[in-house]
Amino acid sequence: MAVQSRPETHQPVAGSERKSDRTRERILDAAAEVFSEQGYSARLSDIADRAGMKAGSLYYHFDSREDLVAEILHRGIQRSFDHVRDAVDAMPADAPAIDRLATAVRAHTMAIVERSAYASAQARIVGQVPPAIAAAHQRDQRSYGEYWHEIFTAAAAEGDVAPGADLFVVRMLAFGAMNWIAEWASLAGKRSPEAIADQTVATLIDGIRARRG
Amino acid sequence: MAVQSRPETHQPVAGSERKSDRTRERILDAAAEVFSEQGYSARLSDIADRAGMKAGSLYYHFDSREDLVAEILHRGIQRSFDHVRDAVDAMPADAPAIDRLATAVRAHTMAIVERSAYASAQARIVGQVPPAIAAAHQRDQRSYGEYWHEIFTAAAAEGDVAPGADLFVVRMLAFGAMNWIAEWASLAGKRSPEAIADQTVATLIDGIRARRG
DNA sequence: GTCTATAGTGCGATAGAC
DNA sequence: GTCTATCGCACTATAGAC
Repeated sequence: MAVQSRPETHQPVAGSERKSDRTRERILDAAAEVFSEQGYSARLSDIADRAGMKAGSLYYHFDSREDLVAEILHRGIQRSFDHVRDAVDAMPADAPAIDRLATAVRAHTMAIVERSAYASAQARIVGQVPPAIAAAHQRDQRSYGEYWHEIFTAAAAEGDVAPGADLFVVRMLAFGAMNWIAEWASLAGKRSPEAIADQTVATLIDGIRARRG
Repeated sequence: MAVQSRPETHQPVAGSERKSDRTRERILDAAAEVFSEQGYSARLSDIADRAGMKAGSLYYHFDSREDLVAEILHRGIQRSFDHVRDAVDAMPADAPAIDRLATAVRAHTMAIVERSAYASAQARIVGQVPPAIAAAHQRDQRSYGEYWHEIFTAAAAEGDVAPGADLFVVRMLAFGAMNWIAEWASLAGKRSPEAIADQTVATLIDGIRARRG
């Protein structure tokens, strides 16, 4: 489970981390919140405010705004990945792949809507970052995409995916539907995260049309 | 059919438009292309280049970058609206609402993928514009959203929507899936616009899961 | 390690010649 | 109507005091 990611930790060193790095964590947490609320155009001064410091002080902990953004993206996809993988791994080993897919959709949606400001921020700004940052983020996106692709192909092999489906396009449609939630979730009124996740699973897996028989 | 929008025309005056406004149209066309390719962060100099002029010259035709963006958003949603409404209106009057919905999904997707740089630009940047522009865009979004909402409620009333569905959430999921295509369509390889639209209709209306019986 | 102050920069916007 | 030239601003990034 999630061997390549250790939430909140950069150093693979076990045990107590440096106290000076606590501040770095505080900044990252603040940045994740601000980016998830304001999108990529958020200013460093907004992030510094949220972290309880001045904008110039951020540069003791990060070399540039781009480095900070890159780390947010990395953590965001890792949070989603970890949450999805944990949920899928908790299923019975012989669960049908289409059920694993439904679980993955629910977990990814929950990560965005409720669990993680990093996941929400990643979903919201991944389409807005400049090419250099996007290129550096491709490794993470590819490994996460491959994880999803394997579930899709397994479900198709088990005969549970609509025949003739273009699995790449379907996956992109699903990510679009889920990631866009980061844009409108704040104005979804009284709807609970669970209700949104339930509806997302129902719509993507079984479609808008009523199933009969 | 599309009474409130006259593509390419601002003045409701009939007949020949001023020659001086041709340039304004050229700038808008250029801006739609540039925004659809680069997102909201595109520079005015990029737009001016595409239109064959210098950045400063744009200000003879527009008061500000925000005004230009607002017009792109307005035209983008109108192009989608017109295209969707024309396609739906071309159906038999007694067509089931769920079929009208499928037609609307196909038309909106085609507008983004192939028909209109304005529609593509609107889909791509609508989530990135600053609050002031977003607020001005809400009228357009609301009327387009209401059009869709009516189709959804009609389909539900006819018993063709999955029971218990939250139609607002479903609509937002559909828009997320469709609008996100503007981000990845350029790297979809050899897939035709029609193939992408077909898959979008199939996935949203009937879901990822194979239908049996 | 955080502050204040400021340098550097890129871009939107304006002025005036042509 | 479009150009060149430049202003002004906002924000990133740096320097040095504390």
